[in-house]
Amino acid sequence: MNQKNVRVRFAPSPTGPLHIGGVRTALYNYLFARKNNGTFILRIEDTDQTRFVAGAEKYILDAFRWCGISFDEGVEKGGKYGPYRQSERKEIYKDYARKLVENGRAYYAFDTAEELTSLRRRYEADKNTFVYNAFERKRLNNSLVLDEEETQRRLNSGVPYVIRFKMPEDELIRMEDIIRGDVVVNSRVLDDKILFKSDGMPTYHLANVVDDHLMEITHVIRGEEWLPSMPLHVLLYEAFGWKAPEFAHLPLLLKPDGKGKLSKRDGDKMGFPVFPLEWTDPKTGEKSRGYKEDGYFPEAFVNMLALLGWNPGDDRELFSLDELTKEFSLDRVGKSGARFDPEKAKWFNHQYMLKKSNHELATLFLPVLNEKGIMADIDFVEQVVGLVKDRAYFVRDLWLQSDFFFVAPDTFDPKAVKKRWKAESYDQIMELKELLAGLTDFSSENIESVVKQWINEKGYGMGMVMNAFRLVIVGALKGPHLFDIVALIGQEETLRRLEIGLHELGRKE
RNA sequence: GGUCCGUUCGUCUAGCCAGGUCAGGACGCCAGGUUUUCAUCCUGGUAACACGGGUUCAAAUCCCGUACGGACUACCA
Repeated sequence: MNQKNVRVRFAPSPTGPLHIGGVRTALYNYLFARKNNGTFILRIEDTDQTRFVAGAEKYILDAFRWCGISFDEGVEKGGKYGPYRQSERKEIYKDYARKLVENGRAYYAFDTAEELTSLRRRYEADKNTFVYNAFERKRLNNSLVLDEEETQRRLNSGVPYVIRFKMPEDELIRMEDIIRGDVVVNSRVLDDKILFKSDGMPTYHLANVVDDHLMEITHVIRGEEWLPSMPLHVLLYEAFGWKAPEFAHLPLLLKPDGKGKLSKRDGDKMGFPVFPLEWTDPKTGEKSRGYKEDGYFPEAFVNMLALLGWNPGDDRELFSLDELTKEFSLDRVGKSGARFDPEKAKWFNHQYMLKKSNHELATLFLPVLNEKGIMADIDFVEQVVGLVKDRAYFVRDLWLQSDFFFVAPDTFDPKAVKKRWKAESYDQIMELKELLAGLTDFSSENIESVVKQWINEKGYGMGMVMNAFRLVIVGALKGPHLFDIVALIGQEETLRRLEIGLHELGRKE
């Protein structure tokens, strides 16, 4: 069926940490590649030397490792289409840019950045916009107006120059986007984009087209912010005489307040992380939260992200990466931007919490306990986790739900005391203590039947006794099945807590 | 300003391409139930086709316009 081996790439710029929008783009590329038995490539687009940020590339690699997204080719991994870092492919681009000059589709321009800036300012003052296009280029400083000799002289003299694409004056560009369908733009409204910068580096436009062609990319799946560049890219393929890949422009991830696309700078101010991993800015030292550090499971993070813009067409919402791989299709990617809901993200994490085995959860919980100075046996922790995991959203919540398993309460919730420690409570708990002291079978089931029988025989109020009992054991009116708690902490500890409780709470008149 | 893209419950969305269902699900929220407590859980409820025209027996669905939102408009990606 597949005429050609699918090859897709994710091509981030190492200018800082990758935010969740970028992760989602990569995820969709990954899923598309896997679904079609294709190849997924990681290419680093570091053609802007001024924006290079130390550690960013490593961050990107680490983030994908955490997510479980793997590459077949690329930086770190290698492959026969390398190198995969554009700065290491520098030499390639100039020749291609020159080819376009030779075939008349591009030209040299000698205007300085300062000249252009002041030109723009002048236009702006007259409420106009300066555009370096077919109408303006005739009166600017480039090889289209200079004669060949002068152009050659300047080139040889070493003055800075750029290479610009010669945008057709008036041509209808018809394009097809997998997600959006037909898109038509007139070249008249486009400008002569710089392809090759005066610093010897290509711009994104040139580099991405050349590399996608050289790396035999079949599908370009990227964010919607690139949609306005699609005509230029399509024209570039045509100018080179190359077959263009198919394009799919993904809807944007929006800020939760509904204003604009999510950006790196939104940081923590929204109250949730925008990055997969924590990031410390190497210049300012400023820290940004990450999903990992906030306690999200990578499976939950990926699942949540996948559903932001894609859906399986039915009611299912929980998908492992493998399941997503089987189900994913670009046909089912929506067109409109998605704002994501931190509440739903929590819910996803809770779902994965429930799926985890007690052993796995206990292993994750143990370090949290150690931090609190608690050394507990893994078997014991597993049992505790089994009792409380359905009330937790994150591993760290486990502590709040289970602290009383590890340490006896040192205070008793005053509101609960007022409500549940009544005049008869002291004597009843005293009696209960004697009862429990006499038990040889301290299993949850046995304690429950013995205690309930005793309550019934004495004609005590079930709620009266049980709430007082819970108050003394837990310190508050919370927690799982009380008989499970006492069975787990054991007879000795239970009696000790009853003793302490009686002493602390005393007889109420 | 210009170009392009978009618009179904508060949020994520199904339904649209191949017009005909009380417009479905999930999160949240509210209520009830289960429970000795809290939470979970279960049941129920709340709530949407941006607006205006047109085509048609029939429009969320097709067409046009308007409004609103967004992206882009660098020798950044």
